[in-house]
Amino acid sequence: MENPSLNKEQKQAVQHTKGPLLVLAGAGSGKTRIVTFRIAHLIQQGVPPDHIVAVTFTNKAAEEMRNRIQSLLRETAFSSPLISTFHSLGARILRESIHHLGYKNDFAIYDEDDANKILRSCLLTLGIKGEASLCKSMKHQISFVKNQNVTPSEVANSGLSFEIRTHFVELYSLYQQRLKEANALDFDDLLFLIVRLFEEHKDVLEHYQDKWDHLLIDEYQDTNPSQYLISKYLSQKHQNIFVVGDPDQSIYSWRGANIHNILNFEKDFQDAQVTRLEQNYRSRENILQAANHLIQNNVSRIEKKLWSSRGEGEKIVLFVGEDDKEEAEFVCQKIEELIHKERISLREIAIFYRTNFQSRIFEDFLLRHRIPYQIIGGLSFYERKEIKDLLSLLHMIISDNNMVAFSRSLLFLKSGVGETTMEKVRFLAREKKLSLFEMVTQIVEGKETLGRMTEKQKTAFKEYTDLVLELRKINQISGLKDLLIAAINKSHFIDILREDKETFEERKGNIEELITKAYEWESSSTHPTLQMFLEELTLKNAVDEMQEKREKINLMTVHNGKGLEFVAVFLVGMEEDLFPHANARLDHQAVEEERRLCYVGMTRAKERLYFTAAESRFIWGTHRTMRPSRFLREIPRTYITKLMYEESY
DNA sequence: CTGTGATGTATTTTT
DNA sequence: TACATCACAG
Repeated sequence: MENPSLNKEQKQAVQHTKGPLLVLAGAGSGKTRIVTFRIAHLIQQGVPPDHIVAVTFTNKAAEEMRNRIQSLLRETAFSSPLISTFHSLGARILRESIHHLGYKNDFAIYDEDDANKILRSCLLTLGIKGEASLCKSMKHQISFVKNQNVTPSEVANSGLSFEIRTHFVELYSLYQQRLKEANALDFDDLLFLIVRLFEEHKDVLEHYQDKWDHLLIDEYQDTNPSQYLISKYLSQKHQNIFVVGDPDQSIYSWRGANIHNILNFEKDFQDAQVTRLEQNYRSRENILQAANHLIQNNVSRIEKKLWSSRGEGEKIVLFVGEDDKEEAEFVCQKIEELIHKERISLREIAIFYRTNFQSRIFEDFLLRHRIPYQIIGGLSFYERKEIKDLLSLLHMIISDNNMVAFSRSLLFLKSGVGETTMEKVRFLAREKKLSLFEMVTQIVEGKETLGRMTEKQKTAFKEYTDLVLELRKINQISGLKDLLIAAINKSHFIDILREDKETFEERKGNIEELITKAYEWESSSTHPTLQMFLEELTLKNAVDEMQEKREKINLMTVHNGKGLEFVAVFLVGMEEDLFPHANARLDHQAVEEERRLCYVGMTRAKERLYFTAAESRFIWGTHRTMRPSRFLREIPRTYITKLMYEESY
């Protein structure tokens, strides 16, 4: 192991081996480093690597950690410890053990989009008109209760008003039932069902407790109740739980994260030790102190004083443009200056915004200035229509009853079967207790019928089943890449894409990229199966896709910036109702979370930090007058230089 | 069943 | 603005 220059507190954390430990790690205090060093230390102490599980927030962080450990322990041959996100860990456990809960092990995982389709069908069945906003808010509520580990029957017994209760329970249980029917899990199920599994099957829990007797969790401040319970159950027997986090960086309460998980750690785990890391190795003193002052405006927090040994550095620059165009122009000019005068490389620069829609204007201006950029997040590659269409066909290879994949594939093939016919198939299949694919097969064989059917529909079904069966055969004998190519050819996918001339080239390019990705995945994986490929695609998020090698500046939401660092950071749109967001206006707790978010954004910067705002902004098709964000006022002027429009050129 | 145009509503944040 | 959904015609 390389000789690490760790400070006293870091050493303490790394060398701790038995029992629960909480590391309160401030921004830039070497959090990830501690986790990796500790894993390496454990292995050197003789803990078998396959007894260790480390949980990170994103797949990207997991991969990074894996690489670091790899290089730390280069000399010694060892199998690698399991490092994954809670959701991936959930998927892994459930693939092995979900049959205890009456589900099938070859389940599919539905992303947000797929799950919404199921929910919409439920709303329709219950005779509620499918307003998009209602569907969205119901999805959010279901997600919320699932993350609190509340089952439909428990909602029924809750103190909610009778009307809400019955309607909500009905929807919630129908939704769960439909998912199960389709042999699919949504994101929340990956945690929710683990909790159920552990609570209802002690022997299964014990199996995993014995298998993994050292548990490490990063970003503990952002765990939700399900994740909390999973951690608690897994570590109950051996008590070797090591958590790292920073309450000031808790930014996911809207997703059910509960800050009390970290605040109550000492109560939850007997004899827990606590170590605080307060030295920041990332940012200049100026940036760090400004961030410290900002976060002190939060009432509910544990006092913590971060300090930096990196010297004072430049002042933070504030620029307020007349409108959003001027703001974007300023950012581009500054970026050019940073590149040419300061020799800062493109990949070391980031633009952070509060909401995704703000990226558009920066794209425009960066393009005009010929500054290469990449957007992290937003609509990810795998959420694109053409990709999801093609993948839905692959899903039918491994699943007979995946409702979303079934309807998606039939629709994009434009076979002549539409929503109405499909609804009939679904209905009849449910009645006859057949899977969707079996149902269609029966229809093709003439054993069942949907009442009066046109010739066109009959041939459509025949062609569809032939296509799927043929692809299933191909899947038996060839690799992923060839399977993909076969699926594209046999479904005349390119011809379908060609119908929309506007988007054809781009979409064709994306399909080609998918083939490349499949090929790369296939060659780097030990036992590549179609199921694993599809699973990884769903669980992989946009940040995971970021390739740091690229010489491009990075655009992302502040949320996506968590865990990253850049030499120069632009925090744009620093205006009331944008940051803090309008929806937080009336809620003190929510404003505090916005402030933490701003704190996270600021502390990503190593050398340079820029705040920008606009006096007027083009939003929802009209010009709106904006006021500067309160966060700007909360930072003492000594840390900030305000640039005027004229001065900035 | 599919394609067209009208109409209305939306932008937090994501595994 | 711009995208998604809906009504209606073919």
